[in-house]
Amino acid sequence: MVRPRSATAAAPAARPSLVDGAYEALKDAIRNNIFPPGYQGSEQEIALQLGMSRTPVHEAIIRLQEEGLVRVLSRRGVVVCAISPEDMREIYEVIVALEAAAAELIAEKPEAQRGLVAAELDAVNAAMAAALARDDLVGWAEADGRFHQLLVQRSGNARLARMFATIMDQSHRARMLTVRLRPKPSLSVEEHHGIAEAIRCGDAAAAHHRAKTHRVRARDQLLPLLTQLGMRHL
Amino acid sequence: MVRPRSATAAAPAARPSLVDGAYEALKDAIRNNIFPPGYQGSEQEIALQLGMSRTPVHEAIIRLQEEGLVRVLSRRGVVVCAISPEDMREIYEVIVALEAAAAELIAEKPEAQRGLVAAELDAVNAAMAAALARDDLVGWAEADGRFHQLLVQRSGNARLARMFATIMDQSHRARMLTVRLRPKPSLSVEEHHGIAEAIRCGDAAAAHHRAKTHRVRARDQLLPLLTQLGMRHL
DNA sequence: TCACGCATTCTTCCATGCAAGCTGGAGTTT
DNA sequence: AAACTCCAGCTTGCATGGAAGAATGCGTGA
Repeated sequence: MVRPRSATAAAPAARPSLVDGAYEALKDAIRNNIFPPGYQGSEQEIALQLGMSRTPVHEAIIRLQEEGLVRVLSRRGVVVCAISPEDMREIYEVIVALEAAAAELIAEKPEAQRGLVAAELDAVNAAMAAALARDDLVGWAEADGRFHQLLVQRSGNARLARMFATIMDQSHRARMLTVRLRPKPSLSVEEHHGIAEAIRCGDAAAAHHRAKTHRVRARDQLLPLLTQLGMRHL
Repeated sequence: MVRPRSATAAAPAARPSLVDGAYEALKDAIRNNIFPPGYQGSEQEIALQLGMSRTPVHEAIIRLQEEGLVRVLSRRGVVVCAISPEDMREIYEVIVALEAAAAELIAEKPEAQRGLVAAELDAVNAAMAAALARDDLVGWAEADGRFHQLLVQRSGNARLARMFATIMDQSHRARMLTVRLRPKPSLSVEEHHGIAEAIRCGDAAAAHHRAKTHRVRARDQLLPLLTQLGMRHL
């Protein structure tokens, strides 16, 4: 039955389903290390824990597998993916590419829009600086995350933003693990400001370059920590 | 039950399942316009056509929805996503970002690896030039696709390659539609060679720039064609 | 003591049944 | 004639049962 429809129209506020609930709950459990990497469980067991039948759990796990968070071994259970330093290298390469592109895209927008976004970024950056000033590392990490999320969300590219969110989900555990270990990220405030400033000026090349070098520096701080922390543990 | 396992180990050659079959069949049908954009059907109907029950079809559709090829409207059927020029802009922005990053990554590898990849790229490029010389547009498109696929696959980043494949799946129909309409892509051979050359020399910045401008040029040829062809039809 | 074979058990995979929701049209009213 | 209500049919959401495969542990043999 062919009946054309507007397929690009916005979703009509999908009602919550058990699948969505299971998906969110599982993702949260993985992000917060309630299901640590390497954890292996059965759908039945998870379904029981969530108070639903196996079906919605199974479908949620398909989505999580598609995003690279878990892997289902045929007839042997589902296992939470571990992240090796090698994985982390891949993840950072993708982050660098997407975020630099996002910064560039924003810098190419008309001045009015650029200025608005730059102001938003500066505001988040100020909150980050404040958290850093009072040695609130968790607050810093939260504001830092908001800054980078804002950067890709204001790029005007929903696909790019979605891909970014997916890859950030994959790396969330590693970031949380190392946030207390690495040296105080005092340079980040400055670098963020540089990105916002390049955007304000409409200098796309500079925005790209600064976003890139900022992430590369962060990666170069984080990767050695992970390697010396034990190869494949997170 | 917590029983740690090697979660990063390679997949043990998963046996084909009905879900995989349905997934591939549906993706193929969408790519080849057997299910045109806007097509709306029921899972039951598709299941009957594929000779299986609704369950594997339902799960395959979840995967396709995750990749942005279809959208399931709750209790109203599943509809094949149309691609607007606006979508195409987003898609090309992502392609540019990923492919430029891939070229850059390859150019940063040791000389031996770089040379090998450059040779592979040149070989595909030669095939492309040959197809162009005999006015074989379909052959050209096929070789062109291989070139770009090779570029991201040799980046050494599986996540990047997977994201690229996903976004290329989304844009496949539009490319096939316009391949006969746009002017003869004679510049592409030259530009591909430039990319391979920059990789051979290990000039990461040049590789990035050339890969980027190549795709931007292609986009600037394609987008106007799509807009004048009718807004939301593909 | 060690190795091998077998059966039990646990797991996903897939089919199917039931329920709830959306759509479209018939029938009625104004 | 227009609009409104209600019902029938079709759709997915979810639960559950049966089947097949994989791993584990036990028993048996040397």
